[in-house]
Amino acid sequence: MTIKSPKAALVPAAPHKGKTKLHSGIARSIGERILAGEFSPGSILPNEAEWCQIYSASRTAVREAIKLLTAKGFITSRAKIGSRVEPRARWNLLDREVLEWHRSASDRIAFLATTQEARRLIEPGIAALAASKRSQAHIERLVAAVEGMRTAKLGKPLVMADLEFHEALLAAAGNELLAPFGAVIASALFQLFDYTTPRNPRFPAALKMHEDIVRAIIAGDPGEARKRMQRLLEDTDQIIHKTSGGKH
Amino acid sequence: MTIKSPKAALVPAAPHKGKTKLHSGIARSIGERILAGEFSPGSILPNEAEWCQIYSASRTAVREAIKLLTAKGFITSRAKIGSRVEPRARWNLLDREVLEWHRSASDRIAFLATTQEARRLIEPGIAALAASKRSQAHIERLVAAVEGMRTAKLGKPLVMADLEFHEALLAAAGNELLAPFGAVIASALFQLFDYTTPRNPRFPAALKMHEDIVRAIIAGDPGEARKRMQRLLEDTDQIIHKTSGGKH
DNA sequence: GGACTTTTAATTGTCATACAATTCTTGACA
DNA sequence: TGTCAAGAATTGTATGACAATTAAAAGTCC
Repeated sequence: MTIKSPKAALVPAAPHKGKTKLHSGIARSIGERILAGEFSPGSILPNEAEWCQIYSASRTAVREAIKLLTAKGFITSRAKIGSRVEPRARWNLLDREVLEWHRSASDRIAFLATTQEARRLIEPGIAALAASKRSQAHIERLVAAVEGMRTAKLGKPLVMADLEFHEALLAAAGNELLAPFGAVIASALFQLFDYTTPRNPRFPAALKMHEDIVRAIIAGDPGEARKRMQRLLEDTDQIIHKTSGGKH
Repeated sequence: MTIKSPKAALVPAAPHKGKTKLHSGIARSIGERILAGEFSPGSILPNEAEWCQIYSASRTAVREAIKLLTAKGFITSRAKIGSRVEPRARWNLLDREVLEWHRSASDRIAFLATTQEARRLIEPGIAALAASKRSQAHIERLVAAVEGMRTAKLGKPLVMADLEFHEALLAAAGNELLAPFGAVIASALFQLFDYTTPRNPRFPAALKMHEDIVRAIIAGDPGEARKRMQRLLEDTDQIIHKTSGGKH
């Protein structure tokens, strides 16, 4: 049974700003449409020739877009069949680009809640791992990151410093399979930025919590590091809940 | 400073079994060489024309391979520059294909240790989440999965049933950002298979531990579910340590 | 001589066309 | 009815050409 997608909207999604390569723009458009549910897992996408018409592009560009989506686990292609959407469990949702598409194609509040839930699940363990390994170079990077947060201007510089802290922590955990979560953390911090600007009255408290985590890691106390990270994340979530409803 | 890779080995890596598409074979070969450290982050890869010679393939196939690697976060391409290897933190190591390459290109014992560490970090939290959400459909899938394990023949069928259990658990956690970890679990179970075959005397105990997890989830007890999962993973790791040295 | 601008050249990005390989569908045939 | 062969639709690969990008080199002016 070939579930042919009905009337595969002959109109490309709204073009995006910036000068991206043609094929990645096409990939993004198709990816967002899949994420939005326009094409369900198991269904067959339009074939290459149709995509060429839809996006007024050459087969080369369309094929590269499809290859990109294939590499991210969204679809598989077979001769004579076409491209079929893979089950959601196969999608590489931790991919940076995919997270970006996802954020564009989802309800912002719900998506932020999902990312924060993932962080609560993983980052305390990350902190504990970092405390148990405690390599010198990584600790120095963490200390520098906290110092960077202290001296950063409010606004985007602070967000970047915060991100550097969490990425340093991820590196300190010393398990490269966890690295892809950096993209989730980055996504979460950028989203949280919308809630904490233009001013962040909680800043001194937040800074201290970051310091506490580093202290626990230096002390080599995994349990304490885990607990401190849990506290930080809970505090962050409170900001969301208080500000919620104030979506811009 | 353009770090041109020296004498980029004009010989393709050993071809792999099975009839894969040409471009994905090339992607795999280049990907493994990057994972193996032959091309370091920051360095410039050979250009498309050179790859064409190296693999005796057309530019079309080579470009699709490069697009694939780009989509997985390994490289970026810019005109006049070429393709540069991205920092390791950008690599999508949770991707199914990449895990496969990784396993081929790494020390097996070390790689298994890394995957198990990641599992210990994440799966207890997964179990806890599943217990806190506890949706009917997911519980039924879990129960069926345990039943599948009970009735499966030893060997590969049991591995598949085990995998289904952990995938069901992942689904029950109800956070799609965690889905990519299914690939890590799958990779770990297939590797563990090498240690537990041809017979698994621990099987009855392992089955009970899986049941205990489901029971805790049905009871809606996140703490208990987490603890039971921790126990299961610890037990698994003991198998490794006892059998270690017995790599086939 | 030094800072700025223009030209050049190397590389990837896109297009167009043709053919090969795969595999579903259909029809012939026993 | 079941099996096998021919056909057709779709993706995979090859080839050649040109456009776009941009680092590097060559001029140019002060």
